[in-house]
Amino acid sequence: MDNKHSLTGFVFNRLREDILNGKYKENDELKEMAIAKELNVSRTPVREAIRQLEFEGLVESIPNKATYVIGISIKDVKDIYEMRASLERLCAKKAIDNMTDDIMEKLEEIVDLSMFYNEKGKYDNILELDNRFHELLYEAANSKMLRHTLSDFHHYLQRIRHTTLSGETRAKQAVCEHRDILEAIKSKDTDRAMMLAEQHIINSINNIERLGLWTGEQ
Amino acid sequence: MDNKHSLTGFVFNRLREDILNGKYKENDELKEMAIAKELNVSRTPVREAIRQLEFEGLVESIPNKATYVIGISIKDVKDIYEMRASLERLCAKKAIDNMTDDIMEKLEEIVDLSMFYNEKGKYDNILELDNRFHELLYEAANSKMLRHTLSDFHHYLQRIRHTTLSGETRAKQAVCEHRDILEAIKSKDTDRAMMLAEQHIINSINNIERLGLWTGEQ
DNA sequence: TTTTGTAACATTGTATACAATTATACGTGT
DNA sequence: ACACGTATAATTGTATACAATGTTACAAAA
Repeated sequence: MDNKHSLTGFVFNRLREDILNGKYKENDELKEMAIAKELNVSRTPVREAIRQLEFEGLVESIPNKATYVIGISIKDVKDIYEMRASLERLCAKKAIDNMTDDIMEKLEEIVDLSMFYNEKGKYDNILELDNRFHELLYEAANSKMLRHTLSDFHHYLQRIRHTTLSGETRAKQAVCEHRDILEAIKSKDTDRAMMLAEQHIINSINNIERLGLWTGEQ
Repeated sequence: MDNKHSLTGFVFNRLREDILNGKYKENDELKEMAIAKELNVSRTPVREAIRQLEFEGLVESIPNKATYVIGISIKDVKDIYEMRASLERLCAKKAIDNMTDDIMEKLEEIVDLSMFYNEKGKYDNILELDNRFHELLYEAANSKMLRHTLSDFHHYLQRIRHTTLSGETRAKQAVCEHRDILEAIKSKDTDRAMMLAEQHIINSINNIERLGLWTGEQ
């Protein structure tokens, strides 16, 4: 997804950013020529980028007419979190079934490091480690499709996660939850691991909701 | 997704079909010009279609070089079924929380009709009703994102589902499971509905596996 | 005033032309 | 025979030109 076809990727990332950031709001009309001029490219890469955004569901194209921003509402974000919670639950189970020594070592290392940074208050590092913890779980689950889907969700949610995980209390709690999940996986307690993994994400939702980060919007 | 931008949609559907059908096999190289000639279009719609396939994960493009078919392995299909099981579980819960009288009526109608066709042995109708039953559950869940994701999965799986559901025993069993799920939803027994919805999909996997439909492939 | 038809314009859809990059073939030197 | 470099071809990336479709403005008729 990362800037592969140079201009198409560039335009895609830029448009996606602008939609998620709210520069283009719901029902806004995306005109190929205007975007092409703004980004100093031709219509071709713009069209290709729009086709991808359409596929992702961020815009809707009406043939021969225009393409409109669908956008992503607060409710959508919550819904994605819910889906992610369900899939992380599945992921925990599959991680137990397919765990390798190598990945288990890395996971333990990450949790240890997280606890360390946690005490030092280095929350930037914790966000990075949080990402790696989950990515490793996806890898452990050994399912390309699961990984693909969860990564998609991740992209949607990253922006919000940054603002939330930087909250001290949530970071501390998240790290502990990672530790507990890993513990359950290590002892092959599938039910517990599933429950904890699901709850871990639900707690994120609740945390965001409690902070009122998205009250009043949309 | 259905043939919107006329040529791009046409090429997209055709390529997707050909990949899923096995005309293009794993690691095959897709050349834009060859495809364009074969389908009597220019490279532009071909490129747009390829960008979408890439996004969907069916092909991988290496810039300035070529795009290769990733394809979908038997393991991928199983993995998607697992994910679908998890999300149908979530869907059942959300359906209970957001059910409307209107949708509940339609669901009951579908189950009744299914039972009827089941006795008559009209399995084509049952496949159609099976689709509508699940689509209605997605609608009841009232989550655009969930619906979008489950529909994506559905597309991947539709080909296999056709061969499986046409088996008499599985059709009969599936209809009964739909009835039980609906029962649980109606009585707002969330845990039971979730369990049944998840198990319903897992049973599909097991059924396919038992039939040996994909032994020996890939 | 409202409606309707038409012409000009704007926008998207498609094809083609050109640029950039990569693969291939071939010849040369060792 | 083998390695290497260069030229040629093949393929993708991008821009532009043209066609098809839809929108808008405005005038004429009811």
